[in-house]
Amino acid sequence: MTALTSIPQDAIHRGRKYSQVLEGARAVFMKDGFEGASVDDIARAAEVSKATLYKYFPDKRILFIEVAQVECEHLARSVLENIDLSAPPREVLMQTGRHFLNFLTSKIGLQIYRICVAESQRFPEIGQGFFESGPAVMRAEMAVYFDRACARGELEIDDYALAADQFGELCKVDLWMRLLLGVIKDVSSAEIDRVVDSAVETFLARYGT
Amino acid sequence: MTALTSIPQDAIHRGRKYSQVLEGARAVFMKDGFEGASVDDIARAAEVSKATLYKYFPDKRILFIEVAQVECEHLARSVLENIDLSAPPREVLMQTGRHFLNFLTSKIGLQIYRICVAESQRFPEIGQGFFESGPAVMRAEMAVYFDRACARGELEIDDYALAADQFGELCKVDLWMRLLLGVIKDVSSAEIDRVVDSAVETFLARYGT
DNA sequence: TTGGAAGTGAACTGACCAGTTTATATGGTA
DNA sequence: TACCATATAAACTGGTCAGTTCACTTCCAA
Repeated sequence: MTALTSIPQDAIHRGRKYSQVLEGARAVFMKDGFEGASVDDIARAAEVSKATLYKYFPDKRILFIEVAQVECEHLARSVLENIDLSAPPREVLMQTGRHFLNFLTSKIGLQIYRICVAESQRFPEIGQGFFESGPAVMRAEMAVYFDRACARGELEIDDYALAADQFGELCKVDLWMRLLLGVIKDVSSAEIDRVVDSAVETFLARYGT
Repeated sequence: MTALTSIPQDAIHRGRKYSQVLEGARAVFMKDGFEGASVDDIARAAEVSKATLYKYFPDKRILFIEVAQVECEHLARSVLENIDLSAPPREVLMQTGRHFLNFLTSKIGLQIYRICVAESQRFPEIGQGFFESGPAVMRAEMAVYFDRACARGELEIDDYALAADQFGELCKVDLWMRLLLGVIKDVSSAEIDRVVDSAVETFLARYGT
C-alpha cells in the first residue's frame, strides 16, 4: 500500500447514505420503470437529498445499472436454491420449472425484465449484464445437470444449451406474456403447475429415455 | 383476424392524411421508441400539421396502438398467405416457425415488443391491444390448424391453445432474447433454421402421431 | 362561384424533469 | 472546542414535451 494506494471502489462510494440511495432507487425503479422514475422521487424515497444522491451517482443511468446488477445477482441466487439434482428428471424439472416460473412471475422479476428490455437500446451494458447474470446463468446450471443426467442414462440430449433454453421457454408459456403485458395481474400456483406440467411433458417427450 | 379490424374504415376515408400520419408514426416510433418519439417529430415525419394529427389520433398512445396493430396484421397476413395448411405437419410447422421468427427478429418486431412491454405498466391499453392483435391471433390461427390436423390424424393435441403457445415459445429460443437485450445485432437464416428445426422436433416428439 | 370541411403553422399552456448551485446544518474527530 | 467533510432543503437553469387554440389557407363538390 504505497504510492499505488488503490482505494477500494466500495470504500469510496459507500458513504453512510450509499445503500439508502440504492434501496430508494430500487423501490422507485421497480414501481415506475426507468423513464417513469424521477430522481426527485428516488431522493425522497431514499430519504436523502438530491445533492447527496448526485454525489454518489453522477447520472441516473449509472444509478439504474447499479440497482439492476444487485438485483440480478440476488435473483439468480434465489432461483438456484433447494433443488435435488439426483432425483428423477421429471422431479428435477418440475421443481426447477416451478422455481423459475415463480421468479419470472414475481413483481420484481417482471419489472427488471421490462426495464432491461426497454433500456437495452440506449444502454447496451444493461442488456448485456442482464443476459449474463440471468438467462446465461440458468442455461449454464441446467447444462451441468443435463450432463449428469445423460451420464446416468436418464436423459438423451445432444445440445445442452439448446435443450436448456427450450425448457426455459416452455415454462414461460402464456402466463408470463400475459403478466408482462398487464393482461392479467396475478397468477395462481395451480396455473403455474399446469404450465410446468405440460412443459415437462413436452420436454421429456423429446429428451426422455 | 377479427381483433385487427378495430381501425374504423370510415376513419380512413374521413381524411386524406390518415395513412400519412400512421406511416410517419411508424417510422418515428421504430427509431426512437415510445417515450423517445415526440409528437412534433411524428407530425414532421408525416408531413402533416400537429393539429391534423390530433384530429385523427387524440392521444399519442392511441396512435402507437394503431401502428402496432397494423404491423401485427401484416405479420398475420404474411404468415397465412404463404403457408399450405394441408402439407404434412412438419412442413407446416417449419414454415410457420420461420415466418414467425423472421418477424420476431425483425427491427420492427423487436421494437414493437420492446415498447409494448415497457409501456404496459403506465398504459395498460397498450399491452392489452398488443396481446390481442399479436400473441392471441397467433394462438387462434394455430388452433384452427391444429383442429384440422388432429381431424386428419396428423397430430394428437388435447389443449390447442397450450400447444400453440408452446410452439411459439420454442421458436423464441436463444436468438430472440439475445436480440432483445442487444447481445447480438443480427441473426442469420441458418441460425433461424437451427432453432426452428429443433422446435419442430421437440413439438412433434410430444404431439406427433 | 362559393361555402364548408379539412388542413396548416405557429404560438401557447401547463407540466415535468435532469442536473446544479447556494446557503445552511450536522456530526465525528483531533 | 474547533474543524471539515458530509448532508440538507430549496431554489434555479435550461430543456423537453403533450396537447390546445387560433387565425388563416386549400380543396372540393354542389
